[in-house]
Amino acid sequence: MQIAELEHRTGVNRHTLRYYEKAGLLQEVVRRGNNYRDYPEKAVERVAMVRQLKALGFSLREIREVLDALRSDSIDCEQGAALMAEKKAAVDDKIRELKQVSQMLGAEQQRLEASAAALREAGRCKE
Amino acid sequence: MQIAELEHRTGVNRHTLRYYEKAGLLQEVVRRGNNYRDYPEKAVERVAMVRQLKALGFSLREIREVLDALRSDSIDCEQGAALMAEKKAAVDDKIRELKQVSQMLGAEQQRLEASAAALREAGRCKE
DNA sequence: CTAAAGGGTAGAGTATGCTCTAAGGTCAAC
DNA sequence: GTTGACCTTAGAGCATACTCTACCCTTTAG
Repeated sequence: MQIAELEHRTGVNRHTLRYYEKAGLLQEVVRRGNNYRDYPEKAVERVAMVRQLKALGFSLREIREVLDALRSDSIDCEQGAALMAEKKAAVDDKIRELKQVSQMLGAEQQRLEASAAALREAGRCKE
Repeated sequence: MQIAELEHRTGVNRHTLRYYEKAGLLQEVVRRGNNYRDYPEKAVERVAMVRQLKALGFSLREIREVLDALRSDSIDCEQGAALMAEKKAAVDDKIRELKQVSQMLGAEQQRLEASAAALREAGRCKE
């Protein structure tokens, strides 16, 4: 497919798609005779994955490392497995920390709700 | 305490500390007669929190919103509670997505480990 | 054949979040 | 009173990740 279709199907700006390609995130792009890019179906999924990982706080560099290992045709298996383990550990750490933040936010929410209820007729917050 | 001590105790560059203050992340800083900043003990904890949230993928803008609500002396209680609920929901979404990523990485790790084991004497990966 | 739509590259511009430099004021010790 | 270690501000510089502009080529429809 051409870049306009990939842009439309992923919602990602064509300039950004070319930028991702330069950054090594989309390696399966071929050129046709007219020098136009020709993306395979898989590219839609791959771009979606890049965007998801990005939203979760990974840098493009980290995303490329993971994608490279997932392709796993140039890298050594044990090395790839180790990288996956390392990235998984980082993700699991992040999950643990986020759970703490979630708990903290929940507690704060309840505190504020209690204050709000207690002051429902008194007026403003600030006990 | 002076900026050097806060810098030392948090490990955060003094330029960054001043940058955070300008960005509204440290509002409890007072000035002494000589115009030097005077940070309260609490600042150490607050800076740590900023760094933690940052590492988890929050922008400084988002962090400020949460910290502002936590201070909760200018904001309405119900409004604050709603903001907390909203941020908590976002964090919980992030946790769910990260769990999926963790699972995916774990599966890939196992696949690569299996390949590595199968080929322990055959030589390189790439079945 | 030509106009419009789509593609290509190079490179400039923007936002965020630092990080550092320059120029200068303050303070404690000698 | 001067040295050196501290502090101040303003603003430059840098990395990342886009986002857009300028300019030119290709394809398709009339």
